[in-house]
Amino acid sequence: MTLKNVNEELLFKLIEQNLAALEVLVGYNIRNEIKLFRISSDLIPFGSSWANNLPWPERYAEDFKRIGAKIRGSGMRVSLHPGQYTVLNSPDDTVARNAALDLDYHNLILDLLGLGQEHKIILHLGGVYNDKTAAKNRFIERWLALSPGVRSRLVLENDDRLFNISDVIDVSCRTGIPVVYDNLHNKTNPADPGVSDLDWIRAVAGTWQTADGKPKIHYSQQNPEKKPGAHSTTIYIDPFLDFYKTLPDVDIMLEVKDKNLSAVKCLNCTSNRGISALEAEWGRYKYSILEHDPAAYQAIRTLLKDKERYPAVEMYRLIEQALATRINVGNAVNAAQHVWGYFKYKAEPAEKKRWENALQKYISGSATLASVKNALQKLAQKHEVDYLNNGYYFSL
DNA sequence: CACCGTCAAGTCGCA
DNA sequence: TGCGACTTGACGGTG
Repeated sequence: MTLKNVNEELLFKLIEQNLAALEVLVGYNIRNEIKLFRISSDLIPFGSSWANNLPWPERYAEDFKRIGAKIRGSGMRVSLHPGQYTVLNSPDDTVARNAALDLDYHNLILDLLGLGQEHKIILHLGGVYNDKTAAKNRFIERWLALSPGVRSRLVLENDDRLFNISDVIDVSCRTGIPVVYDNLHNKTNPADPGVSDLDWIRAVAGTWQTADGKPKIHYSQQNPEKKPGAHSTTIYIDPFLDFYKTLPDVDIMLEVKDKNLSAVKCLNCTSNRGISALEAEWGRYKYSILEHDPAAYQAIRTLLKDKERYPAVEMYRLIEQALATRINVGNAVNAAQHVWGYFKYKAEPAEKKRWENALQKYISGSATLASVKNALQKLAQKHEVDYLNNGYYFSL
């Protein structure tokens, strides 16, 4: 929906879909023991804009309550991150007022969910406007005028080009606002190249009071193929563990393109969740691994045979290595045929014919692998093959 | 089906 | 002075 086609009916429909999706996500997190979750600011379309003046807080109060109870009941901690366009310290009063309204909207979501002040709203300091000192002072003035609810939940994060971690700590010292340290932002916008991640994390841990909950950090890795500051597709396990093993007790939010996949990976590698957890994870990755690298596929199968061990890190190393290997036609066809095995006896003659055509066209170079996988995904959805639908073969 | 532009927000920096 | 980049994911149009 855009500003041009805003209408009541569509707004209500989208809000209902988004709340239903949020509830599914929360359920996924509970099943996977993911205890930290960022709720999308887009949960309510135009949530803080004049374009949406519907009584959604009242109308969906029960849904919020129910979802919030699941969050609280599972010990999950959520956060909201207003976008880079929410600029509280703008010299333009309209911009600043819109920012305050946007913070109110984010705070309202947490209130409706019935969550406490350890569930945070994460913000950057804003713009510099050629005078960093004045810009910081203006942030503090505006912060003082925010509602007590917003202020109790607001935390500040160092950004990737304007306000570094020293700037943020400075403002924190003058306001008491807790600080989230972002390691990748500190790489592209360092306050002091001589100070390590760990030193900064120790420095900001003290900005969190008991009521704010455990200190929280953002962790991400550089995408080697993209510009400095761009997030990696996945969290590579070895550098993560090198970082993790030095840390004090903090909550770690991953910023990464593959989202839950990396969250589950890091959880599986930092505590023993039992060999069955690894087997379940392997089931989700296996056909992707097979199409990239059959040798890695065999190696992981062998690795998981010993039920006394918990070889999580070794498994993910092999997965990362395999996914970095280029797919060739032979391996892709082999993996696709494995998946086709699920439908061999279920498919109708027309479906079988379509599959055979898609595969032949791919082999002869006149169609993409995506079209082959698409045909398989349609079958998996139609026949409700959970094992495939919950796996990553169609999305990696 | 791949690719690109658009939308929304606000600021910065380069031409 | 003006415009592209930054960010996000969905969606629409083109080839």
